[in-house]
Amino acid sequence: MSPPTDTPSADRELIDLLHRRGHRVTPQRVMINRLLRSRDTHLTAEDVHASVAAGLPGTSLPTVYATLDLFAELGLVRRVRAGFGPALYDSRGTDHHHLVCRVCGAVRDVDVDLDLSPAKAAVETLGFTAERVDLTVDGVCAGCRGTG
Amino acid sequence: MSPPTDTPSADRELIDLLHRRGHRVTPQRVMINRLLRSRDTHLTAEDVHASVAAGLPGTSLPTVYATLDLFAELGLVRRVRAGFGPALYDSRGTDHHHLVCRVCGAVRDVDVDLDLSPAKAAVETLGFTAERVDLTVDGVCAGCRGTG
DNA sequence: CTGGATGCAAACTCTTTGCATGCAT
DNA sequence: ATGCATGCAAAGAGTTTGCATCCAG
Repeated sequence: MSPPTDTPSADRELIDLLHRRGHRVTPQRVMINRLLRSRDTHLTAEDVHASVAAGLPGTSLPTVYATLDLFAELGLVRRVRAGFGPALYDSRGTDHHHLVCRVCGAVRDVDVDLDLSPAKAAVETLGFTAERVDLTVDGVCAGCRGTG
Repeated sequence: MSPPTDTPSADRELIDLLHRRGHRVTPQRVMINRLLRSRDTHLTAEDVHASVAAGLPGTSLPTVYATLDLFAELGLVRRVRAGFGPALYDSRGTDHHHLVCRVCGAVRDVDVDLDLSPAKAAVETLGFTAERVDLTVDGVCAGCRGTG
């Protein structure tokens, strides 16, 4: 049960990035970064808080939010508002899209390869600078299918 | 300044639909439907409440939410969670996508034609029943471009 | 040392719920 | 008459803010 990510290198990358951007390196930031790198699921701020507070007692929820905001700004995570409920934080690897069950709220990744450049192009025509394209498919998952 | 929509026919369609689905026809529902049909922008529940309460005093915000939920279920509106802030209700005409400025939060429509069937297909492979595909482009609008 | 980062509590926004009343059917 | 829909108030979930303290640089 060793962590699936190379912790030291994840730490190093974070530390360099923080220094480069003039931010401080704090235990909370390091721990949150490790957690994000070690899971490939989407996490809520609550999830992050619960996991991090276990190893770093006294870590507060507001700090988790602040850190996740910072990480989003640094491009380390994507904040995804899928369906109802809390926002999800996605430690972004490759670009992928999301699948949301409107019954149980479950969120899954979709790895289909779509050409979204027409959308970006159309958007730039409007004087808009496109930074990110999110595709969300809403529907009903297999498990909730029979439930009604 | 006559309303851009044919009010009587919008009323009729709503009334038929409500009856067909076993729902009651109430003044609130009729008014909210008219409002949605007469505007082509995205409205928040607050917006709807303010406009409807003007013509139908005493209409409450919870009723607006309940009505918008019902309309969403009936396919009359799409609820769009774009960026931060309150949900937007989109009186759906043709399928289109959304553009969100992360600075000012403005939401615009994008009418680009994309082939999203690969996404739907991929999703069905996972046992998921796709009901709707939302594409959101995040970025910075022309107005906020210089601001920083 | 100095100011950015944190913890705690409290505020805030948006949305939903409970319950008595009212009106569409 | 029957019970779905409503209004009001109050609760609830998720997130943000204010301020004193703390620690990374």
